[in-house]
Amino acid sequence: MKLENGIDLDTIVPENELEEEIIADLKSGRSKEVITRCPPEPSGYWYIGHVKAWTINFETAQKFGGKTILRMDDTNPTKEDGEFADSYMADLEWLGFKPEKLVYASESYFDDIYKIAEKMIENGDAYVCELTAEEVSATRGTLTEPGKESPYRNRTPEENLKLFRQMRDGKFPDGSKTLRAKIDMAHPNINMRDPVMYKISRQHHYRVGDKWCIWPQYDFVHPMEDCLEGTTYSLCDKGFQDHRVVYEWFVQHGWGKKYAPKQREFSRCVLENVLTGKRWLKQVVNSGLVSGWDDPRFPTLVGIRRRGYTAKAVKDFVRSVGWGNTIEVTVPYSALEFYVREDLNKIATRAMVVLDPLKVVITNYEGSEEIEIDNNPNDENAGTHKATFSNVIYIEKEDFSLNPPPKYNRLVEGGIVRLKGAYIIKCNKVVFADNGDIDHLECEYIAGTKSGQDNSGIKCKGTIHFVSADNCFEVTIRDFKNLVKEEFKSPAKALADGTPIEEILEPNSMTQSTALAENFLKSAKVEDKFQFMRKGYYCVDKDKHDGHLVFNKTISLKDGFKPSGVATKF
RNA sequence: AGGGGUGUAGCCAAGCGGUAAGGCACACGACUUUGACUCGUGCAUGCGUAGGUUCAAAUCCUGCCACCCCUGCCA
Repeated sequence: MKLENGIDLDTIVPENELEEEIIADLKSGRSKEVITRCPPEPSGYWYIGHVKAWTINFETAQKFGGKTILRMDDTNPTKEDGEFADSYMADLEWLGFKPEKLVYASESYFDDIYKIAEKMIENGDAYVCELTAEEVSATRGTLTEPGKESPYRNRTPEENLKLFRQMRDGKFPDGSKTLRAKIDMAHPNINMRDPVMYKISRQHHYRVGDKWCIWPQYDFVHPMEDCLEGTTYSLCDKGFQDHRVVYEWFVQHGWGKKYAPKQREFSRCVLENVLTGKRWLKQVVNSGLVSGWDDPRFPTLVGIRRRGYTAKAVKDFVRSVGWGNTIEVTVPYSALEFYVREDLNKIATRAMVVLDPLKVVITNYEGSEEIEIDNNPNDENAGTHKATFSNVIYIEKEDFSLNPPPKYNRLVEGGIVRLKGAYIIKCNKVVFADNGDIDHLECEYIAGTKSGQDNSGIKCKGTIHFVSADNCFEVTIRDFKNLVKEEFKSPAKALADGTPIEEILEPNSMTQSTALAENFLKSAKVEDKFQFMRKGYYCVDKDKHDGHLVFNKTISLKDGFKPSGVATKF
């Protein structure tokens, strides 16, 4: 069966129950198309967790040739402000999602929603209640006992309408009255016990200013927004499962048309060892422990982006987690890291950078020569770049050992090692400084072993990276540890149990050092991603440090080196 | 008898009456001019539990158990 937009339904393979339901709805004619919405409340930055919601909403629509509307759910003037809308647009663009349009609920829907409320009053579905917040709470009942009906519940529609209009016109003080839905105070689902539809609150709103002193509440406003903009599937997390009946009640009583959106819920995705919650993150920002909301250690989208994570990696990750059956799913951080490495391996340009240099003098070589390095050995189209080999080079301190552990196949005294892209060298002498540290190594290169033209037949088990003294420059490296200590798998729970936040956070989660990078990296731009061979993935930060380029360590390479036996100090 | 939801490996997760997919993690191997990548192998006689129906049950039925969410004029 073909849809009007050209999508052939019979070729679509459903990946979860929702998609099966959508296909059935489309086939039966209940829905003509798929319209979803992305409804952030503009009150904070987005986290990795949001990506799941947006991916599901955008990609479900995409799959059926439908569209997704970005809707600022700005119905609460006390929490919201304008600074976030721009950041959401940037995040969405980074993620590669294109909303059909951007709407502000406050501007686009409040008038219509007000009219719906009046209509509901006329129909006897809503009433003005004069109970205080405390009284509403006290009469709501408990989990096991029914609530009590409000004494104002049975006013006539005429009275209610008059009062409601007076509420709107600012005739009553804040909190003195509410508009409530007339549902069922004895309903076993507490959300159905006459939920508040409008409250009175004289707050300046960042977009609609002082136009309103009454504000619609979530249970009422959300389904109405969905109806007004034609959403067919309102996909939210399982935290709203208990609100589905309320949603459906309002769709029926407030909207009442046969074209009705459906609310469906997926599970929230939580990562181990990741701190979320605006309140806590804000505290961390204010404490100066991190540089801001876009600190590379932060789980905000702006943070992980600065860290060097890719949108593809994050989306692949949330897709791998799936729709979910439980209210919340907790996934080890390594599950995300897998997708980060997977993507970076494909796209990151290889380069040689020595993080902790040890000087090596090639005693039987003079001058310098060009060598060629693959930009990405796994991608034939990635090309190559030039580096040099010369008589003075630097290797990693850890790539030389006076006292090697078993299976150590890097450089040792009297041993050989291949320099990536260049020659095999042999270590003849270790030169010590006065303090007993190694000052430098004296090595000889073995002629005829140059990369790509080696016919020496020499077998060399190790290959190490290096930079040549005449082809390197200093850069700053920032290395990060997880903000949260390893033992706190669920920082949210620890915090809830009263653990002080200082105890949860890693004290020195960022270290900064200087490294020697091959000159090729001089032209690197902010957000460019590299693999520093044998070390890890790094990306260029927006900061400069002492005039140096700054590289953030995104993630290390996997390290399969496991020396058997006990490794002594090396 | 408040209501709602969920139990499949260390973590996600498919499965919808025909004999337990897949991914992460882990462990070994192979390959390797990145100890990366890639490739191979292993990893639940078992699906919360006890019964029942059936030739056949993770799937159907009954009872029990465990865990999560819900008492904002937040979203």
